[in-house]
Amino acid sequence: MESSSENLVKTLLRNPSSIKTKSQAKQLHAQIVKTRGSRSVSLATIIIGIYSDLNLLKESLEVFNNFRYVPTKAWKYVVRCYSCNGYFRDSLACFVEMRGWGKLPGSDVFPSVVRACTHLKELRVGESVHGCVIRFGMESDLYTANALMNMYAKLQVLSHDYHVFDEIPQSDRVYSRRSSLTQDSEIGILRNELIRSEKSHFESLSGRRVKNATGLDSVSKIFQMMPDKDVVSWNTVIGGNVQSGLYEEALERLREMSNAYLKPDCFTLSSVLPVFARHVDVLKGKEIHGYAIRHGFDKDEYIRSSLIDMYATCTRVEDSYRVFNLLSEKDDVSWNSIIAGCVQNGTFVEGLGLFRQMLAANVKPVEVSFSAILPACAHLTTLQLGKQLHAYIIRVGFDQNMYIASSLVDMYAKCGKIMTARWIFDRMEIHDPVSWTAIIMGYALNGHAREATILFENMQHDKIKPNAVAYLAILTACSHAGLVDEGWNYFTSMNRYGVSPDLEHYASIADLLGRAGRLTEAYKFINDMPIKPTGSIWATLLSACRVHKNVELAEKVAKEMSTADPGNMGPYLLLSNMYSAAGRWKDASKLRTNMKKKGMRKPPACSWIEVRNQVHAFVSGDTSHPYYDQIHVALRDLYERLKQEGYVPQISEALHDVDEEQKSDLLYTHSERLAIVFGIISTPAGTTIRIIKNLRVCVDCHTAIKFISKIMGRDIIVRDNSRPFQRWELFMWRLLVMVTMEMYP
DNA sequence: GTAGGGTTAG
Repeated sequence: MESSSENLVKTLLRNPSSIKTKSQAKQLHAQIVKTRGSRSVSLATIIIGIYSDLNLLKESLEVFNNFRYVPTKAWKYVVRCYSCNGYFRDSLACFVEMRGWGKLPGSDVFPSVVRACTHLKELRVGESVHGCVIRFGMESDLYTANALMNMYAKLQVLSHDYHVFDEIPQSDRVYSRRSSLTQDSEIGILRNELIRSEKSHFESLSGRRVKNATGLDSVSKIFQMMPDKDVVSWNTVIGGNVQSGLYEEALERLREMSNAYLKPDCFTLSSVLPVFARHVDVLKGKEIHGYAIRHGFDKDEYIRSSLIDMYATCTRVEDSYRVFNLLSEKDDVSWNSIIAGCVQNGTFVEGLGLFRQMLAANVKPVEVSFSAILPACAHLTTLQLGKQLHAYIIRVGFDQNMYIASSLVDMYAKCGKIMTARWIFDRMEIHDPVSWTAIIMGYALNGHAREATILFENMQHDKIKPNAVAYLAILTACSHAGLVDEGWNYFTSMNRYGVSPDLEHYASIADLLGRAGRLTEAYKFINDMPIKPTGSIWATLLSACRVHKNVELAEKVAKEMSTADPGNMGPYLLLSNMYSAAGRWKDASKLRTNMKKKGMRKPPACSWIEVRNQVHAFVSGDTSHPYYDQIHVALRDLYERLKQEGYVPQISEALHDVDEEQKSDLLYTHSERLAIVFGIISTPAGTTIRIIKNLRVCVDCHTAIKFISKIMGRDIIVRDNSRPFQRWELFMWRLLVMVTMEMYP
């Protein structure tokens, strides 16, 4: 017995890789200690190698700590094991200590050390390690070079993105949010030690500091110098290009890769799929999908979520759904992909439904889930749901996430809660162009142009250059407040900042001039634009003509508009309204007959209201709502009280040439009134009523709502397609009340 | 040693 087990031990020691499990490793270790004691350095080194290969950190460290004099191999095993177990700081510390003992590192330890630097986002330490790699002639090692490319691809892109913090020392930058100060100073010491010992070698050997390189220079340089490249090398360089937005380069590398007779794998495909998504090239995307199916990669969860995203970005949400529904196991990423796909394509209610399904499926929402779903609350003005999400976000500590904070600012602003939006904005640690734009646009939409211009200036003091969207926000602010000169100045200053105005900026200026009643100027401006005017830009001017009752110009503009956009009946509707308002009934009816001949029909007016986490839709004259009878009774009562208060229906803008009685009947079946009355009868007294409507609120509804607000003592906010916010307000803004989230028990 | 999902756009 004794000798046979001794033989086995000998066999195993000659061939340590045959040990496959923890218990086998421990048995062997115990047998050796029993028969030969624990003195032998060479045996201990073999054992630590076995433990480290099995990723057993605790066991490796037990052996490691018993060495009086640690052999080089043992150092390497422990550095690697720390890194593999996610203890990146310890891995680096161990590496520094190993170097301090004069031990020579090799291709067996560099990949783990570089990986540690990548995870710790320590570019400068990584550069020093790179210096060390060059010093020991390891730069042509496949695994080491792959790891280095990965590090530069990830960290150099990062340091470009966050140029805002350039003055802040790097240690603060990387760790300020996540780690304690002690860890910072530890890594600082580590970094200094490494940099002191390796920097000069690195600089002299590589000829220049990699830090000064731009974009993917370092990655390409390493890639070109590699004597052997495998699929991972190609994937890393392709992925790096994609992440830096260099899509053409990524595709070129993909072609080169096939020329080198290397077949794309799961990693390659999920890296290049976003390229076709960004290019909105669904045909190429489908080719990749087909390739994935042929090679059996379509079972891969990374590929699937990339496919969901690709189809959604190409506005093919149905195809996203198809891929999503085929998933047997749906993880948070696939849920987030489909939710984001819906929201980005404007199907907000579906997005919310999927979000609820995700929770019901016990998939925990992560940061991305919230930044994906919050825009849906913003667009639907579902403030209650938005607040519940916000409460949850605060509870789990996601509130300092840039994406989430910006979406919250936008959501509160779109729900008319501009003070809350500001409160969140002011409490953000850092502001980026998006968060600035969200708050500026928030003030613009809520009609506070002055505050918007102040913030626009503050943004520039914060060294953030306004981009096209920021300009759109400030132009919107000016046009809503009638600040013609200011708006014009902002518009002309765009080129100074290297932002070339696009159609939306021109539209904003046309709107600005039109609202201010400078109609002829606006007409000339649109005609002189360097971009071909679209139907929608003419529509802006046309509605200005209506407001300023200029029928002659309106006729001209309507003509231009129907040439630019023949299918659109907007110009006909507006013009016919204007004829009616001017009492030119014949012209109005002629126009309407023309429309009918062309087969044009007005889209149904629709209003939405959120009550107890449910969105209720009302179509003009619609009787299908389950509470329609109650709504109708309440509407009649309300109508009586409105009349007592002095409300007189203003029917001059009504579309139909019918008698007065019929007109007022038509008017009080308008969808927004149905929604408002439903809101009144189904919410407690004093609750703010928030409505969204797909068409413009008519003048009579505007007046009626003012009366309703007064009689019922309610704030009423209506967002329609011409002015996002019109409010009939009785109370001051209330402070944000945190609502406990019903959906998260 | 490699890969997927997120914020602003009257």
